[in-house]
Formats: sequence, structure tokens, C-alpha cells
Amino acid sequence: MTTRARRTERRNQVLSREQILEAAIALLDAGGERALTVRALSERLSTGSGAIAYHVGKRDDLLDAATETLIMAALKAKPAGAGTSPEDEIRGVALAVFDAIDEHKWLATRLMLQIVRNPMGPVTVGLFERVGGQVGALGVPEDRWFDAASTLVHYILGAISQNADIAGDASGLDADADREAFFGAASAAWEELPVADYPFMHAVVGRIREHDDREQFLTGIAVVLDGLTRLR
Amino acid sequence: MTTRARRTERRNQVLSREQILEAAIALLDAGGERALTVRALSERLSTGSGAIAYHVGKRDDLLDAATETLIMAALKAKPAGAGTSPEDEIRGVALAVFDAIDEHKWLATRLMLQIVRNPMGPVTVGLFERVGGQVGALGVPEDRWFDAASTLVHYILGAISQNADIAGDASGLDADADREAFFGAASAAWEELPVADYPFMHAVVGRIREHDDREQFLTGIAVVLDGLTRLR
DNA sequence: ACCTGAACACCGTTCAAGT
DNA sequence: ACCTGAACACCGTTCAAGT
Repeated sequence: MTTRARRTERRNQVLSREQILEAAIALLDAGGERALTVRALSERLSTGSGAIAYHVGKRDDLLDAATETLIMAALKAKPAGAGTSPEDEIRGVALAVFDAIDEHKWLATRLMLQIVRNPMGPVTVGLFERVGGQVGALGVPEDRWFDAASTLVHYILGAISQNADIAGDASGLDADADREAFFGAASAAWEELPVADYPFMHAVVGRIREHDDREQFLTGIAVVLDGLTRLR
Repeated sequence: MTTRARRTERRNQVLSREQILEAAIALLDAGGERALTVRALSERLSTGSGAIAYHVGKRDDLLDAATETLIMAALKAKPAGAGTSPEDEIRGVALAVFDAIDEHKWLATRLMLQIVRNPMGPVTVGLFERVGGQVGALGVPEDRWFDAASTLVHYILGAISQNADIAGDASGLDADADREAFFGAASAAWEELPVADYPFMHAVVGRIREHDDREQFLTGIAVVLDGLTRLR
């Protein structure tokens, strides 16, 4: 009786939280954030809007959960082969997040939103843990660990937000050829800025055009790591 | 005739772009981003929704314009009294943005959105110009100016996004007493995390609780500035 | 040129009802 | 316990019509 009742109770559970998340990420990857509507999602899963609410709550909760899933996965990956240096470890974490955003452009916006709205939520804590776990090995004394970790984390977050790559919200198509066009248009715009007001931009416009995002990102990390040696 | 015609043409222009921006910022300050609806705005200005579209375009354009206005104002302010050091100048710019967000909580989200979506728009360019204009005086050689400026700018953006302060989207009320409650709840949550998985968080939870956002922000800038000396 | 405001085409969320 | 889907209460945008 009891067994039968249990079986009956669960008879209809054909929908799981994981399934919904997976479908949501697929919609997001294909069409950006505006493609994820409750209607599109319930159609894709052949279910009703209420079923989605039942499993994952509101649309915003769903987006947060998808973001958390992907970022946590990125943080868990790249455990790095044995004898790597703390510097390599930190670069590895930073690039893992960088790459996750590259694969899922919509993530950039959502990651930033989540950090702004919940500055000490699981995503930030996960990042702090992975990065902060290395600062001791860098020679930073324990009473400066938090200073060191937060400088690194903040640099990483800022760099990622600006390198989130063109067309973050749009379709996800093109992207590569886009980049050149984007920088072309942008630098044309900068050159029209009054030189008197923007001497720096005029001085560096060439460098900006040539720079490689990933290389620049690593340069920035190297600068911060150098700065941390002063905390010893 | 011509004069009369001109006067007649402009007879009805009682609405200006500036007025709309001002009203929009007032709504945003009072009730956060969800309080800025086209309907609420047109009611406040005693006009129709079409009039707003005519002057400022879409809601998203309006939000971007409001963000740009406030950030540009922050960047123009604090020109700093005469013989200040480049370090002071950089700190001044960073804190000006920091303070603008403190006064307009909704700005944090919008600033980040704008940077993600338009990484080389006027806001970012303005920030780069103000910060980058100082790196020469720091002794950084010209071929590393862009590296130096972007490291600083990225650190500033990341730190601001995480210190955007609790309840970014909500009403804007409370805020001060909120903070303690927030960190209380957050650190309680961290202490429940498995120590084996989160050794770093457990080690620094006390520091996080005690830390002052502004001080921490300046410490991070000092670290980056130290790192930049290696570029000389 | 500037403004009006009704009409339109969407949203996300809720909830009584079913299994 | 899990799911359905119609109903609801909003949205932002458009556009013919007015001045």
C-alpha cells in the first residue's frame, strides 16, 4: 500500500530542475537573454508555465541558477596538474571564468547582475575561495589575505565585464568578424573626439586596436600579482 | 513670416530631453529601476508615452542616457586642487564613481550593463581618459600606457560592482542598518559551509565582517599602483 | 515640429482545477 | 506531489491623428 502510494505520487514527475536548467541554457545560448521567455521554455519542454514555476520559481531565480551552475562548473574545472605555482592556479581560475563567458555570452550580463545584487552570494564566494586559497602560497601574511584576494577578484571581475565581448545580448551568431568591425567603428569614433579633451585615448588608439583581450587580461593579472609582493 | 513660422513651430515644445532625464533619475532614485516605467514617467511629466519616445527613444536608451549623464558628471567633478600627485588623481576619479553609485544605487547595475553591452562606449572611454591621463606621470612608458590604464580601470570597475551595496534594486530606503544585517546573515551562511571545501572563507570571515569598503577599495588601488611600478 | 493616447503585442506570475 | 493552462495585471512600443 505504502509503496504503491509513493509510486503513484511520483508517477507524473517527468520534469526535473536539471532538465529545466539545461533547456534554459540552450535557449539562452541560441538566442540571448530575450529568448528565454517562460512561454518559449514551457513549449520546448512541452509543459505549462506553472510547472516551471513549481520547480525553479521565478524567471529571475532560473537565470540566477543557470549562472551559478555554469560558473561553479568553471571554477571546479582546471584543477591544474600537480606541481603548479599559485600564480598559475590563479591564472587558471581567471581564464576558466573568462572562457565560460566566451561560450555563453549572456553569462557576462548575468554574472555582473548577480554580483551587484548579491555581492557575497555563492558565485562570489566560490571565486574568492579559489583565488584566496592561493594567496598564502604567494607569501602574503594571513592578516592581508582578504586584501590580496579581493584585489585579485575585483580585477578579474572588472576585466571580464569589459571583455565580455561585443553583442552580449544579441543572437550569439557572428562574433568573430564582428570584433574587427566593432573596433574599427569604435576607433573611428574615438578619433573624432576632440584631441584636447581626450589626449590619452588618441595616444593609445593604435594599441587598443591591436591588443589581444586574453593577453591583456594576463598582463593585468601579472601587474596585480607584482603589486601583492609589497604586502609581504 | 519666417520668424513667426519658427515661433509657431516651437510653440508646443514644453518638454525637453533634460527634463525627461531629470524626472527619470528622480523616479530611479526613489524606487529603483522597476519604478521607472514609461507610464509612471509620462504621468509625472503630464504627457503621453509617445512624447517620451520622441525625445529620448526607447526606455533602454533613456536608462543609458541617465547613466551616462551621472557618470560623466562624476568624472568631471573632482578636478583636484593644483599640485596633486597622479596617485591622488586616480584615487579621486575612482572615489567619484564610487560615490555616484552610493547616491544612486540603481547606477551600479546600469553601469555594469552598459560596460558589458558597450565596452567601449562614452562611459568607459571617459573613465579610461581620466585614469589613463595619469599613468605617464607615474613613470609608465608610453608603450605600456594602455596596459597600465586598463589594469587600473578594470580593478575599479570590479571593485565597484562588488561594493555596489546591498539591495541595489530595491527601494533605496534603509541601507545603513541593512548592511550589518546583511553581513551578519552572510557570514552566518559562510560559517555553515564545509570547512574542508572553503578553508579560505573560514580563515577570513572575521576580516570580511570588519572591513570598510572604502578603505579596502583604496588598498586595492595601492596594490595595483605598486604593481605598475614594475612596468617602468 | 511636437505631442496625444488608444491599440497592440507581448510579458511573468498566479491559482483553481485536475491527476 | 506534480502538472495544466486560462486569467490577470502589468509591460514598452507604435502610430494615426491632432496642433
